[in-house]
Amino acid sequence: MCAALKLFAERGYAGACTKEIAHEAGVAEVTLFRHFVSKDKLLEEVMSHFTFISVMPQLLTEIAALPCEEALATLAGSFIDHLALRKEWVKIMQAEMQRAPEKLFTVYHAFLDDLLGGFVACFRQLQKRGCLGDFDLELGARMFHGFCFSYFLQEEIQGRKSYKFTNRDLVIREYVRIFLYGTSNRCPVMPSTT
Amino acid sequence: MCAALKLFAERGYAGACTKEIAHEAGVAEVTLFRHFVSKDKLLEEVMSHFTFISVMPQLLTEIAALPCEEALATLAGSFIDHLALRKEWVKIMQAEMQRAPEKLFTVYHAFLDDLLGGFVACFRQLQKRGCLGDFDLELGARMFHGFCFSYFLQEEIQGRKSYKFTNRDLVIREYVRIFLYGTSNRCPVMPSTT
DNA sequence: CCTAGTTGCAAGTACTTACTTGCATCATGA
DNA sequence: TCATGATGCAAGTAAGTACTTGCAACTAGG
Repeated sequence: MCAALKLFAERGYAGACTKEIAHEAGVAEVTLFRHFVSKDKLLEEVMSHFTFISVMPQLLTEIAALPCEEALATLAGSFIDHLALRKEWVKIMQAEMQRAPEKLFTVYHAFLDDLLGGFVACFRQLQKRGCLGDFDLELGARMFHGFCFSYFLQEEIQGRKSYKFTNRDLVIREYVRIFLYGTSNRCPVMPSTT
Repeated sequence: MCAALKLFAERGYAGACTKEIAHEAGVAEVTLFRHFVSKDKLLEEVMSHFTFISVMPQLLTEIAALPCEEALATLAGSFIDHLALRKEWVKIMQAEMQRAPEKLFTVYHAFLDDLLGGFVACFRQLQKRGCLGDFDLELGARMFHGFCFSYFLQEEIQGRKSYKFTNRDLVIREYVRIFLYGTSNRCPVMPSTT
């Protein structure tokens, strides 16, 4: 299944052939077909086997003691780490979600729902502690997810190298700061005031 | 070339076959090979034919007269519109960038560089007018690009439907507001002050 | 030792794929 | 009118694809 994950990610579902997957796994092609009836089933099994498990509950307790900015930075960092560990899974999802059986589609959307729900829960916790402004949590979660995911995409998948700042923590820290300031409703809109 | 663009986007490079592309275009398969020597060359030609052209210069003049928040919202909106118009191109890029000839890779990165440069120029213009805070412009551009692109991905490509807010302008407006507040360095960090 | 289950090997099937070739058809422009 | 170039059709090639089958070798448990 690791071999399949790797090759599906590298060449796409249509581009990866069963012969090569079997070779990568160090078994005969026929063995592969005896275990996973067909290539389709193989993809399905691989993608559900390596599915994300929700780390949100654990994260919520983890950040409970941290100051707000640290908490958000930890949240973003953990999310990106998590994605990076499941790089291949994400890659396959991105590429095959729409042409593959609807199963993948729903799996991915369930994952996203869970994730955004977790972000919202995090924000709510911080709001209760009084260190996060009053804003629409769903919209905030979408934006938060947006710049984190996009950062991951560029760094881990598209291999962008031409940036001034390459230190991940620094970049995340800055994003989080902007997000935190931006959602704090005590900010004046225009610098003209005062 | 439109037919090829469409089918490559729908089924991926490996998944789209020349026979079908020709049929979609309403010509014989042999005609296709007489025009574009091989399938590889066809992909290359398609991707360079539909390349983005930089709209930044035009945008810069367009937003010159707008108040800051409007300007950023227009910038984000135009960017997302632009992506939506080239949906298929982006899809193919995302999927094929890494396995396709290095040409695609460099084309895409050049596009990103140009885009981020445009964002930076926009921000600088707004800074000169004194309505945008003092922050690292490259980092800001990366973040701005991040949440815009991610919004586009989810709306146009992944087909997310389960959100509370579906009005694009409203969402963008909120993102932009958070970004604008967040980068305004006159904001107090913690609500505790004052 | 014997049986059952797992694996590999070799060969093969039926189909698809990118790409080619030869020939006939047709429109255009000189 | 004639030549040129683009097109379609039909057939074919060579390779690759997912997937199957039969048989022999091996391993592990009773």
